[in-house]
This record gives sequence, C-alpha cells and structure tokens, in this order.
Amino acid sequence: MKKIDILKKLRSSGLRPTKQRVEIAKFLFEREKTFHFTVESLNKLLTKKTTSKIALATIYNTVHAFKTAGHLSEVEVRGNKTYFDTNVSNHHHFYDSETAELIDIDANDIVIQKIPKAPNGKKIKNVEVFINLKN
Amino acid sequence: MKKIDILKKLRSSGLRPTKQRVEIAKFLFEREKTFHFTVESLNKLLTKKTTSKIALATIYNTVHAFKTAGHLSEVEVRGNKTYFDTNVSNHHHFYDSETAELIDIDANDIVIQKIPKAPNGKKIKNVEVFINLKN
DNA sequence: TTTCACTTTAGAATAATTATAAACTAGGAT
DNA sequence: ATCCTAGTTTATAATTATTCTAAAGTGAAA
Ligand SMILES: [Mn+2]
Ligand SMILES: [Mn+2]
Ligand SMILES: [Zn+2]
Ligand SMILES: [Zn+2]
Repeated sequence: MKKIDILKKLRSSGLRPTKQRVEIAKFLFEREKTFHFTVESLNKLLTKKTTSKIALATIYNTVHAFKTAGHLSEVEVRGNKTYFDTNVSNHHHFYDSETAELIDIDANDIVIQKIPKAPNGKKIKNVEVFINLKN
Repeated sequence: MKKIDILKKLRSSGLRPTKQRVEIAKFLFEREKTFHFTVESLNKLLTKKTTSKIALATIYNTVHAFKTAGHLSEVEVRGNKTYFDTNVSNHHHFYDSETAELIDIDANDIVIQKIPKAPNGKKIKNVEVFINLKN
C-alpha cells in the first residue's frame, strides 16, 4: 500500500483525522511492504522520525482504533508483547526468533491438503500457519 | 499420558521431587488427554483440588522448570497470558475464542501440500497450524 | 544427624497495557 | 469568522501478568 489518501482512509472509517492520527497513519500505511510492529517499536520509530512527540497512550489508542477500523491486524507471536500487522488480508508468517522478525507469506503460497473437520457445532473461521525459522 | 511414575519423571530430569512439584506433576501428567492451561487457571484448579496451598511463585517456578525439562510446551494464543500444554509432541490446534479453549490436532491430521522455502540463510524449524473456530 | 545446595515463599519490582479525568481541538452550527 | 461540543490527546494512576529478591524451609547425600 502506498501514497493512499490518508485523510479519506481515516474519514471513511469514522476517525477524525487529527494531527497524531495522520502522522501515525502516514508512517504505517505509506509504504510498499507489510510492516509488523509492537506498540513499543512503533513508539521508538515515531520518536526518531518526527519532531512532535506523541504520547504513548495516544499510540495505544490509535493502534486500537486502526485495528477496530480494520486497517491493522494482530499477529500472535511468542512473548508478552502484542504484534500488529499492516497486512489485513488473510496470510501466513515466517518467524525468525533470532531477530524477532515476522515475514509475510501470501495465502496462496501455502496449500493445505488435509485438514480435520471442526468439532461439534463449530465451524472453521480461518487457518493461520506460523513457520518458525532457525539458522 | 497416565499413571506414569511421577518421581522417576522428576528425578530423571534433575528436578528434586518436592511436595509441591509432585502435587503439580500429578495434577498435570496423570491424565488421559492433553491439558492446556495458563498459570492462573492452574493455580485456581490446584487451589480447589488440594488442601495444601502452593504459592503462586512456586507454580510459576514449577511450570518453567517443567517446560525447560521438556515436560510442557508453550502455545501462542491471542491475549496476554501464556498458555502451556502437556502435549510436547509436534501437533496443531483448534482454538475456540468463545470458550478460550484449545483442542489438539494430531500432526498427521494436517497435511501441507505447498509451502514456501525459507528465506536467505534460514531453515524451517517447525510449522504450527492454528485453526480459529466460530459457531 | 548434620549439612547444604536446592526449593519455596511472601512480597517487592518490572513490564505491558488500560483506565482516568483534565486540557485540547476538529469541524459543524451559528 | 467565532462558538460550541463531542471526540481526542495526554500525563499519570491503575491493573495485570510475570519475574525478582532474599529469607526461611527441606530433600537427600554423607
Ligand atoms: Mn504473544
Ligand atoms: Mn499470547
Ligand atoms: Zn503479516
Ligand atoms: Zn496442544
């Protein structure tokens, strides 16, 4: 995703485009590749990148607002920090625990041949594949 | 796993079989089916089950000791609590977010037909499939 | 029995996240 | 343009999960 109209993106999802939200949205969404981050890492990068300082609470608020609006997804990663993902389509991940880095895998690059049926009254919502890497 | 010799299990992994460890190990390992739990849920269940109270710190210590010894594995689940698993073999999970319940899937019940090759100098350590359920 | 490294424990400390409530502001109404 | 107000930001406190600390307790070797 690149050079999208940030203001439209925010307005169309009912988010008032404040200075902070626009700054964070530009940082997150005006890029070619998927971006995976924690609130802590995002905070550090924003602090480096920008002059105006944004409160940590605002970063939490904004990331949650973006997630609720469907502009970010959450990825489960070992450890106690929450990871977010600018790729909101259905996809999978490599995880390199050495570097604590996530790498996207396109949904079409993994084909599952055999899968068990869901238990009792349940249905399958989605399937996530997580490939751990080593050296 | 059932009616295993708890004392042997502990001693063979260099863990002195204290009253607390034996009690926790019996609770965790003397059962037919896999048991998935958080430290909090384990603590509650142990409190109900037993007369002698075990300190929360001891439960943390013991669970980590068992994990290090290879008697427990850790499962990544949405949320900020750490989940543990008495099934230490390679396997997969259904996850029912309604009930926050994990259900084991035998490794052989999922067959992956197509998988991308690992990036640059990396190798694939293992593949975890996580199937989210809905009603 | 004595001894001591290992273990347990209560409580303090830390880390991530969420809640609070006062100050600020985007943007529609006047 | 100015007013008004619901929505937003912010500093700080609170909460939650987990780890640390250091004092007291204990398994088991000798
Ligand atoms: Mn996690
Ligand atoms: Mn988790
Ligand atoms: Zn991703
Ligand atoms: Zn399991």
